[in-house]
Amino acid sequence: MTRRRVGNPLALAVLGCLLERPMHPYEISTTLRERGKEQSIKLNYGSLYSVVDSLHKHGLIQAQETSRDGRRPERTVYAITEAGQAEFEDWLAELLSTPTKEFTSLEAGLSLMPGLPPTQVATLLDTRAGHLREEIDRLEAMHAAARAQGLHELFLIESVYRLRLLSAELEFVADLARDLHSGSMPGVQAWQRVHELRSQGVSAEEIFADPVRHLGEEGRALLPPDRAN
Amino acid sequence: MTRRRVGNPLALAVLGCLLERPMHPYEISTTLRERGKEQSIKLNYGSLYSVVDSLHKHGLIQAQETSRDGRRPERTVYAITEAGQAEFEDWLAELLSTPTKEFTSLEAGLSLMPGLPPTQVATLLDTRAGHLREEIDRLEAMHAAARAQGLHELFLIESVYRLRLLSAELEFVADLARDLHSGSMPGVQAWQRVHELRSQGVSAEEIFADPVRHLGEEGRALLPPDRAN
DNA sequence: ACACGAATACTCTGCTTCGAGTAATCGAGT
DNA sequence: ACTCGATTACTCGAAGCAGAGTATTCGTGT
Repeated sequence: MTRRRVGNPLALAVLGCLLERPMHPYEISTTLRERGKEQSIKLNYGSLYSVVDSLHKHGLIQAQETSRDGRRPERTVYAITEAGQAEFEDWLAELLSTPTKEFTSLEAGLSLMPGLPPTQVATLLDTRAGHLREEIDRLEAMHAAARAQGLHELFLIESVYRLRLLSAELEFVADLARDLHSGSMPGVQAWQRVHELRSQGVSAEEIFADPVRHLGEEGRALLPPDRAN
Repeated sequence: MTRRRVGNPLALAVLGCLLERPMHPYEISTTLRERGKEQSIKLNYGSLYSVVDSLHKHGLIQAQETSRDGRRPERTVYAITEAGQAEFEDWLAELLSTPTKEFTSLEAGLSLMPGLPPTQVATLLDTRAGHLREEIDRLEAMHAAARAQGLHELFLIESVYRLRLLSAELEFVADLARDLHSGSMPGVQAWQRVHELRSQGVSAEEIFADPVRHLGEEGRALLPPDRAN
């Protein structure tokens, strides 16, 4: 598979617009904005113009006319090419059919969470849960309003998807916060203890050199597998 | 709030490593890899070294010693500074407590999905559902193996989170595929019709100029709100 | 004894991305 | 008539990021 010539999903949105009719870049940006696509696809001017250049360079779109109105900056109108149509269909199909690993910031945070004491993490997650509830309420209100206007589900589909993900995240975060607060989760005691020792000036190296001595039996889990007798 | 001096989450992972003890960049990379952090935080050499430079420039880490072994490239060992520790804690707290909008590729795909005919989209989503099931099975098997080794939940937490998100995605995708296949969803008929007309050479502009004529009553939903009598 | 692949430890270059900046015109009010 | 903010339409430069490339040494087998 030849790697996609232009990588930014914004390029796909550009092709999608030009499928309807030729436009100039600024018009594309306002069209995407009007239709609420900027909720789903990151749009900023810098990227837009460089993405358009790149599509042009690769023959996926072609310049139709450049006109200038008075002394205003000139506008170049682009049309999609056949290659561009093929690319659009192929790319969109791939996007829909093939999951790709995406790195979320919560996943990053979770993987480094031992860097803060468990009680603090629990509180931070409570805060997050609150934010998530607000966002979920906002989206649900929006959907209710849209449906009341007679707009059907299909036009909200990206947003419905987002709502599902947010709900899953909320459930996970609330559960984890609860388990951390209760202190009943295996390993949390040792984790807490590490932070107490460190705040007393014991270095991380020292603790990990002999975790069982510093942390008790729970520390055994911190030993590398080959030393875990 | 002064925007974060270094943005890449990899920088946070670097600070997290140096919190334990001073290391040189390559050692940081292998440490992260060993601990499976590269599953949660994108790691590549180019970024690593530029991120380390940037942390250094901003006084969050400091060079301790540069040694060269024979004729090998010299290694610079870095230690975290107090500013770096503060940044680590603050940043990690923010990551855990504050959801940020993230643009996923499926969301992009969904928002442009009218660009393909509904039956094709349904099939593509079936394919995605298959991939998702495989990935979910892989993760579940991994978790079972890890638990059998006596490793507790906390060490798998990022992965448990991922599993929850994947399950939510699968549920959504499978539901949507079903609804599209059945053709019972409001709007799908019109969507299908648009693609039939277009394959007969009718332009998108023409269809959208008078959707009710081309698509029947279902087309009314495509009119801009001000013209929707 | 030495050959060859894996591991060590970066460096370099070119593309992308971001966000601020620019500069003209339009429209609504005073 | 004029001013002031919004809209139109890009441009620019600095920074970030990806990934291939490079050079050395270690280890393992034959």
